[in-house]
Amino acid sequence: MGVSVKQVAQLAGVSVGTVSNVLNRPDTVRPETIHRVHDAIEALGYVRNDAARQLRAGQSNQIALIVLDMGNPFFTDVARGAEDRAAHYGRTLLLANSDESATREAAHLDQFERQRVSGVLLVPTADAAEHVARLRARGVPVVLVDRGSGDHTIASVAVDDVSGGRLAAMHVLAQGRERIAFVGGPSSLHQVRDRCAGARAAVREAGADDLIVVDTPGLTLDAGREAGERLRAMVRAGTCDAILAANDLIAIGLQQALLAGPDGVRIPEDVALVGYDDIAFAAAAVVPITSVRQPRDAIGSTAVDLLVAEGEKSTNDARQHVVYQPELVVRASSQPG
Amino acid sequence: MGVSVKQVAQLAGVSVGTVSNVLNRPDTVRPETIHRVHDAIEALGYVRNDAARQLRAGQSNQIALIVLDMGNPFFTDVARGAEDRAAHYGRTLLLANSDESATREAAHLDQFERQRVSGVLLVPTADAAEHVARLRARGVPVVLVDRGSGDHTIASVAVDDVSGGRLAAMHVLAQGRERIAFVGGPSSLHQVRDRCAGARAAVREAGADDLIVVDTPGLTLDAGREAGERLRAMVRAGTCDAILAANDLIAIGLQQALLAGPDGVRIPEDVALVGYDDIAFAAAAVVPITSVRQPRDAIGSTAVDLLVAEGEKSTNDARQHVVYQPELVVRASSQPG
DNA sequence: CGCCATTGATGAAACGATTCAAGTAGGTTC
DNA sequence: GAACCTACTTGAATCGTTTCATCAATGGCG
Repeated sequence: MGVSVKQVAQLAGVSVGTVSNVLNRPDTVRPETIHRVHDAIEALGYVRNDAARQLRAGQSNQIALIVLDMGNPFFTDVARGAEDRAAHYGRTLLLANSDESATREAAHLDQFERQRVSGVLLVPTADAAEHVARLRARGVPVVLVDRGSGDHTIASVAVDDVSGGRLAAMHVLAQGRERIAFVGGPSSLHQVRDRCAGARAAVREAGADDLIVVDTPGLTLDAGREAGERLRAMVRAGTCDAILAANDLIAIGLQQALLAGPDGVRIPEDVALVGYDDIAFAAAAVVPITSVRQPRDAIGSTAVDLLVAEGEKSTNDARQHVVYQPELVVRASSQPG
Repeated sequence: MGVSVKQVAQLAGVSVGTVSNVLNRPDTVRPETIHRVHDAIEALGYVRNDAARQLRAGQSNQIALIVLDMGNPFFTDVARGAEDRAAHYGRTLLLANSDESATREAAHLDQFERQRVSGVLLVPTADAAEHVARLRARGVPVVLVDRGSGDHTIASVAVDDVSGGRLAAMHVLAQGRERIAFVGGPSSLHQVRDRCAGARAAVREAGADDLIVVDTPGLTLDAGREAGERLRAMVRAGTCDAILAANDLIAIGLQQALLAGPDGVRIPEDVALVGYDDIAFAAAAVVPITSVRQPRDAIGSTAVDLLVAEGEKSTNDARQHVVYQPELVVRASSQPG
């Protein structure tokens, strides 16, 4: 069943070494020989065995990316950026989903380590530190994605989430809104904590009411919808006039719950709504959602760049930390009205 | 850098064969020896090299899944179903995205073939036939996903899209709508063709006006929005009172464009809207969208089941073809009003 | 004509895990 | 005590590719 170089060599009337040369350094082989070998490959339907190649080479040319939620378009966009960039370096991207579970994350990391991937791009769960340390101890390059590492020895690419939270808050404050809620969770996620912290700082500085924090079990549509039920009452009661969501999935869920039913509230008249990530669905909502945009493609591609650079460093060299600044995209959901 | 069985064996004072036995058939090894070997593994931080294992084994335990659009939640849900099922068989799922491009699809297939994956689940592009044939000729099991193969020699799992299109059309016909449009494309995709055919058949049988077909360059939000601009005028002119979208991304884009601006139309009063796939965002739209639900998880998990069964068949055995029936989920966007 | 440089091809060694026939030690039975 | 089991362990062979020192052939040059 398996066609190997040996059979190709035999059919072409050359040695296995020559077949390998044809495949990997054709410039050292006589054109006519190349032709003969290619004919044999064609005739036999030979396909190179990556396992053997990789065994000899010591490591693969694959890069792994583990994200928190494949269902979130934000991460699929990051993945797209990373994949394109990886292809540019002649590498393949392996995509995995941790679903915010440290257990699944660890399982994927183990699998990738056995595969001897040339590096791992990780959007870490809250409890990732230990796994990451173990991985690095074994010499696997790691780049943290969507998270500035406090640890200077780990390369990272992130967006300034504190600044993003601040942007969102300042935008609604500028419209005279003073009863601002922040919705998101779990607070163990750095993204959530930082965005919340930024918003809180802005609110404090403006002297508005304290930030109302609504915790959710995850960053999903459902979680947003559920929180929206509670917040609708507050908006009607006049105790809340602006809502900042930790991401767009939450924001979309919120919007649905806020507008729904006979006691629905108006957006932005009764309450302003600001999301985070600027995924395509945010702009497509019927009340298009103002959102804090992150350079999704750039995050992915830069992560790959850092990883490739990482491969050429020794363990003690300084690591690079790229921090992008987010950008506010204003839409109808918060348009001064 | 690389710790191998050899070093583990040395430290534990046993042979490499014994280390392998500890890893793969612990029941044949004395408990005390097992313990010693595990200690050595721990001490050295040994991680098995999958490339070597796989080289020896002849094939990997990985299953590949290639989807048309990673940005479409429908496919990520299918992937999730497949991944869980694969884990159940002790296999790993490799996820790849063809972006509806036959070229990218072929590149992924080549890569997977070099990796000697144990099988491929493929949501095929329009021009996949040739690549698939080549792959199967080399003995790689293939299961077509989201597409009933006319070819009885290829296993497949699909949803009856003709029936789905019919369901959608009959639903709006039952409300007395008679000027029905179908929006989607490119028509080279079977999903689009079949859904359209089903709708057309239902319209014919009911004696309503001929189905208005609006072609789009892809099944995306943007495409839907663009088509919506055109359709809004028709709705206002009274030449269209129901729209069936080829998938939910299109439907969401449509809804946005239909409702937008001063000359926006009302849903469902002026026009009914029906989507396809029933992704989470469809229910979350502010006018929640009626949609044809496909059993996304089941599609993924069944595909894996078929693939595993495939591995035990000879080339000439009959293939299994699973066809699920879709189900209409009625929401406000088409609620009789 | 003999020597050297160049070009092209060779084949054995290596990568790391698994397998399996063969071996050893210890115990049981008659 | 010889013959036979049982329970473990061993070590060489194997998978398919790449690498590299070595070899053969060719042509140029003095």
